[in-house]
Amino acid sequence: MLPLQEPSMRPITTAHLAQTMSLLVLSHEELREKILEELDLNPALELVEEPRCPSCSRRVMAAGRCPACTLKHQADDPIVFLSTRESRHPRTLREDEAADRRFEPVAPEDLTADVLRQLATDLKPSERRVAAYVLACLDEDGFLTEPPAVIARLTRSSLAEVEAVLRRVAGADPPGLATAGPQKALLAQLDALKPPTPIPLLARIIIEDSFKDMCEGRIGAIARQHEAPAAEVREAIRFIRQNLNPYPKRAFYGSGRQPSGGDSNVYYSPDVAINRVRADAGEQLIVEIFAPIAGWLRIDPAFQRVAPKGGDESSEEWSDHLERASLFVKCIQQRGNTMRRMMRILVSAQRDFILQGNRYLLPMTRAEIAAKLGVHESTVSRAVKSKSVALPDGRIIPLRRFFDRSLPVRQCIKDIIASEDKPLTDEKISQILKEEGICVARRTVAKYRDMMQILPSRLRNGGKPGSRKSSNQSQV
DNA sequence: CTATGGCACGGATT
DNA sequence: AATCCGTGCCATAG
Repeated sequence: MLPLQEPSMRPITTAHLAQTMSLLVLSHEELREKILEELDLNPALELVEEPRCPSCSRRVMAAGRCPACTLKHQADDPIVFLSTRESRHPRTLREDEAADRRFEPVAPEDLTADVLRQLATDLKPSERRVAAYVLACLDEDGFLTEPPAVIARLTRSSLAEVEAVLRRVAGADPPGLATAGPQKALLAQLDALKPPTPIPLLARIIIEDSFKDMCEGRIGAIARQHEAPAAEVREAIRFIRQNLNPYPKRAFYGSGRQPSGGDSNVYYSPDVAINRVRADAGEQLIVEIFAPIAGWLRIDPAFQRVAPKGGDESSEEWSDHLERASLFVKCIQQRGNTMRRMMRILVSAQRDFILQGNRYLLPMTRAEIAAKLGVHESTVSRAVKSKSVALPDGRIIPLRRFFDRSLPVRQCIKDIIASEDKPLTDEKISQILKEEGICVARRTVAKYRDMMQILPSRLRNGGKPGSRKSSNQSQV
């Protein structure tokens, strides 16, 4: 398929290895940046239009044949690999069934324009300038990075004016934007809630006076401080968790962990997409690995031809460029190769998970995959990190998820709870799971339940609980 | 007294 | 070596 080894150059150098590693960690979007950068500063590197498919010659391809011919050619292979140019569609992000408006991610570059559009009619031209400035200096969680006084000076407006704008921005959608921190964000969101929503009286008081206690779940302390029954406090906190989001710009979904940043949990365009051909049993899976960039990267033949002519320093510089370019191309090919070999193992091992959902995820470790692949386990670790994959049902999940041992158990718990008549205690759930052959301690059931934002049995009602999604616990 | 959540420890994974 | 995860123990709410 691909010309994997250029016979001309020496096989593998340490620099080669080091660079392959550093490329492997990148998602295809990050790699794209990297390639563009490299193209820019290395004249020996060239990006050419993709060749045409040898069979149908009409459609361009990224590697080998065009997608249609690849499919035809490999009709009997259970797993077909395609390498297409770029993900064609930003899929709807749908980690869980109910896509709650609040949790839809807003693409960062759209956010500013979107908010400005909402506010356009309400703001005077001078205020719009301030608003634009404010939106430009938000951090990744949507919090204000500059104190209002500084903004006032920089935009040459009064403090009062800036504060008025800030209030407007905080009331826009997504609410709580441009506040000073999680606490203020929650308060702003409370103000922004539409009238029909009943707000527990305690909610505001708790956020204002007992924010820290609330974050740490110290219900007792809060109840004592405000002389309120603990049940009411619980209820208020439940309300807060369900309706408010401490990080206005960060879209939560799934089992959010990673309290402080880390790698983001939200993916707009996946690195890999897995699709089914038909819905039969024994169907083919199409695995598409998205290429970071359209076209083929290669060494500019013209550059190569002219290179050896000059005798002195300039020729050294040229050969340096040439070497660097060929290294880069090789590394990219190797990255793709590793990704493809790894995905083949992953997909064939986790076929049921991919087609039938969380419950069928089999336990795997990175070390096992590394052994099958014949690479070091840290290589697999890198390849898995910061990649995402789109499943046939449209969910985009982190590749990490393939190694999540507790996912099937969590799914079982969810199912058990969904089909219960009257609320089951954690202990009981633990027993049911044991009968199904899954051994987990009662304490663990509680932890999983909490992870999935499911209330304890006492606070659950029998029958059909409505859609129940909530923001993550606020951690600080 | 029972159910639950916090804390912390040990073993596995990265 | 650093981190993550499941679990046991204990305090506390109901």
